[in-house]
Amino acid sequence: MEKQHNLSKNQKIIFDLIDKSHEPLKAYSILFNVQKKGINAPLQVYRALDKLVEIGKIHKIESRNAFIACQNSSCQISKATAFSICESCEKVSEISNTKLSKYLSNFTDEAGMKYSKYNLEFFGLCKKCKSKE
Amino acid sequence: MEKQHNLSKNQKIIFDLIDKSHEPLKAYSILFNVQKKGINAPLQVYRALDKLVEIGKIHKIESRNAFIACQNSSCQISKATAFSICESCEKVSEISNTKLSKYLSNFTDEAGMKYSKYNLEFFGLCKKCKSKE
DNA sequence: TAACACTATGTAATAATATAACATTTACAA
DNA sequence: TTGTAAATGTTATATTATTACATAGTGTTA
Repeated sequence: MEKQHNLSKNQKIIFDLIDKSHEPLKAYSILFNVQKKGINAPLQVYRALDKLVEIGKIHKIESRNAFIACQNSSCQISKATAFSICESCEKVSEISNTKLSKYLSNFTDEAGMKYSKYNLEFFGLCKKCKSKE
Repeated sequence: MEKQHNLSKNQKIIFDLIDKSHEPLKAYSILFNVQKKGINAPLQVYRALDKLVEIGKIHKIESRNAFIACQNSSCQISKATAFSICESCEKVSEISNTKLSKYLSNFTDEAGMKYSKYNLEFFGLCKKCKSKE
């Protein structure tokens, strides 16, 4: 059984916003959207984001400085993440592919090191944008 | 034969600095270090960095907002990159592993899409830091 | 060479992203 | 009920990156 994380007030407000969004959200866009709920300062947003990332409820898309809700119930806390990013429309999807995650978790580098944590971002055109070319 | 990119003055200054460094450099740390060479403004640094990334002479470590020289002559322009990052000492190494790059280049997602570009960052402890635990 | 396009440079201002420091409050287990 | 960790609130500031505009160099080709 996964550990239950009871989100605090600010964490819940911010998670709900990200979870409802169909695109990655940036910190200051989140801030703008939650000001009516009493969250006024960047730090309040960043603190909630940090916690939500830590417990695996959201992921940061590093190349975009943006955050999306985890679409994969099994990656709570895992921090082994993979995404596809459309370079045209900026659509981002989380990839949950057992073979890929096994391959990467078992990958051993030249020095014989293994890494349980990783972040992989694929770039290309999504189906929709490809067909428009 | 690869296309020869003759670096411009600023590009060369900034590439040389990054290439000589044994750790990833951040843009403003680069700026500080090249001010004696007449590069005074952030934009001059960022423009050179953009170009150097574009032609594959350096890579951006997205999770660290820092730049390292390409350690792999074959990834000119390729933008299919993999790194290991030590979470303790912050040492970063570029991984050039043919099997890994083939695996990722051939990876097909649920929608049947392939991606020629990707960035993979592995996180863990380097050998040195692991032995100190 | 002149005209052109393209790349690079210089400079100032500002936007966007993220953290430091400090005071206070809440949740909850011992 | 008291101790402690987590969360909150607030102000200020640090860090990372881009916009806008003017100028200069490089290479091509008419």
